[in-house]
Amino acid sequence: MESQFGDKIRALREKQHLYLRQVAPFLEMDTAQLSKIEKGLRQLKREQIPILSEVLKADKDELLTLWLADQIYAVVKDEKLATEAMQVADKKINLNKRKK
Amino acid sequence: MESQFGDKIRALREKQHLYLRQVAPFLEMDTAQLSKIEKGLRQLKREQIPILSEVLKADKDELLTLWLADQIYAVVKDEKLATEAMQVADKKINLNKRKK
DNA sequence: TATATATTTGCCAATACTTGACAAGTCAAT
DNA sequence: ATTGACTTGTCAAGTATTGGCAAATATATA
Repeated sequence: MESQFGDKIRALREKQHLYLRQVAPFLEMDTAQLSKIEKGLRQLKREQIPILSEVLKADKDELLTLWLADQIYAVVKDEKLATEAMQVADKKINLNKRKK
Repeated sequence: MESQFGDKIRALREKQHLYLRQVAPFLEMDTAQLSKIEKGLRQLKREQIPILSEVLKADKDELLTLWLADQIYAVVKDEKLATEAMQVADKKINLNKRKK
């Protein structure tokens, strides 16, 4: 499992019977780039997620969650303290929410 | 709370009655850089954490956890799906652990 | 086998991001 | 007003990431 986001968007694209060549233009990139994104070798830009969700008729929030999870994973993979660090980060997130 | 890591190492440094000028050389940087790190404007390099832990007589794992938490926070702050994304990332971490 | 289409891979220039280094600045104590 | 600690701003240099293209591979089909 290289990239949860990549795996997901590939599955969605195939379910829609779309070729890379049909999806890539919406994201203003070539098939090579999109291929790499699906394989987790490159990152889609955050702001492109809504566009892709539409093309693939997917839930924006679900894709965004997977995309974020990939970013987090890149930071903490191989770290034995990964879980603890996420707990600390989450605590801060929730503190800030309350402040609003 | 700009940076949990920065706040912590500043507190530790002050507890030890050390000046920036006394700590910075161990990290091979000037006081300006260390000042920015303490204020969360720059990142300490991951591999420098053990060095700093020693100088400040701090627990390496605790500092590393805070450092990682800051990195994660940078990714997910302002994201309403932050918590969900961390859960997804954590699940993958634990899967990989089992595979070992 | 040859052709066509889809995807993947490798490369590298272009772009974007981060850091290192220094100078000038503020602040507090004397 | 001087000193020492810390902060801030700037910008060149260093890193990392991306975009774009060409070639390679894979799969299907005549």
